[in-house]
Amino acid sequence: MATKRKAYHHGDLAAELLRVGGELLAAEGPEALSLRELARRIGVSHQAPYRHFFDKDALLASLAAEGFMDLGRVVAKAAARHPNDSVGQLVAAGVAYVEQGLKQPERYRLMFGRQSSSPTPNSQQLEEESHAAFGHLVAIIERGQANGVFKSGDPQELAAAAWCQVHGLTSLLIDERLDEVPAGGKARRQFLAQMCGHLPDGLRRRAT
Amino acid sequence: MATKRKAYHHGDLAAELLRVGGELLAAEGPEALSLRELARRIGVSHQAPYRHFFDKDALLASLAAEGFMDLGRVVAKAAARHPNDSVGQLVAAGVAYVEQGLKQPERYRLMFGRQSSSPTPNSQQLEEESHAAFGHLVAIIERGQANGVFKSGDPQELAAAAWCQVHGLTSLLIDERLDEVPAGGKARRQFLAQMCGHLPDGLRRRAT
DNA sequence: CGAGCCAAGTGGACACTGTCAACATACTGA
DNA sequence: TCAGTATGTTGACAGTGTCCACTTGGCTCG
Repeated sequence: MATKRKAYHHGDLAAELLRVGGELLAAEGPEALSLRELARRIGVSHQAPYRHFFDKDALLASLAAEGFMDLGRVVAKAAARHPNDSVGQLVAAGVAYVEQGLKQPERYRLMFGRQSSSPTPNSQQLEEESHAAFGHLVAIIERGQANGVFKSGDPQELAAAAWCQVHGLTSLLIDERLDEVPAGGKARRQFLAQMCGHLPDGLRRRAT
Repeated sequence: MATKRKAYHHGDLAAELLRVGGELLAAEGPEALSLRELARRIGVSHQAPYRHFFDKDALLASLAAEGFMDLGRVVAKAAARHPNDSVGQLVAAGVAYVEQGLKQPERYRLMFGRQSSSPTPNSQQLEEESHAAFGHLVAIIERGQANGVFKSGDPQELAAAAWCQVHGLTSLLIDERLDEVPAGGKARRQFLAQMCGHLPDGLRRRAT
């Protein structure tokens, strides 16, 4: 996708760079990912990647865009499992979001790390994927407002608030900033559901 | 603080490193901050910093710890302006948190970036400052629970939920991931208050 | 079918980085 | 006064991203 045609000398190096780059990213983190090491692993010269990506930043932007695609897919699928239940959709989407982030922590870090200053085609692709993923969230809010479940207001802003909640949770969990988090699969999911539920439920005590 | 005594050759290089390091951090970001450039600006050799910090990571950890100190101070001061109003405290603390983060975006990025793998005295100091800042938040929640304003539950967990909200908001604003954010001082503060209010107010429509 | 063009890949160089090692200096306390 | 030690310096090394000139190979078109 990053470039065109089929296969010349190597056979779609661009795809290979993204594949092995993803592995290296997961293993070492964005900071430690080196273009030369990447080229070495694939078995090409240290300059070959520059035929397919303008920059190191451009490659990283493409890897980040992949992450946003996955994130959007996972969130949409989770929300689809709760038809006619806007709160359930929002919580399920939140839990799925966090779990996806925790499944690929280094990629998530990359996705929300520094943006490359000069815009390349790859960074533009990143922006598009990011906005698309956010769109799923807005859609959930809008449906909930139409059903009278969520309070009125700019759906973009309410969606932004929800995003802040799950993004904050994801980042803090990845950076191990939150103590006393259950490790196991089921207990953790319950914990995540509770954390994601605080926003729609409200922190304030309601009149009983 | 990082080392001891008064002044030898240079005159408290450790403090100077943190000072100029802070400037360089604000100007260039954590990734671009280079030890050699730092030493060059101060006018010492490229090895001098190693007499005061074990590592580059150790210096960065100290800079991050400073950030957590500032953050804790600002949050506590903001909360103190709203006695006998737990919701007001929480919102004010949140707004102050975000504004402080936006005032020093690069430092905030550093504070929540990758942790250095091997623990140094400086990274331990970072952890302590971070926990202290979080403590202010827990205290607000606990007072609110005692007053019957907040629902019952583990105050640590409720505080964590609030932290997720404001941390997510801060990160997304710093990375310019949220559109349509008012720029001006007063309008922005109002926007922040609204965003920070969604958690205590709840997203769900209440029975009127 | 063959010539030529251009995408794809190579190897060398440069400036820069963090850090190790050996050395020089200046302050301190006995 | 003098040794010890905290502080600072110089040189080196491996590693990085990227510029540059070069080669290679497959496709296109006359």
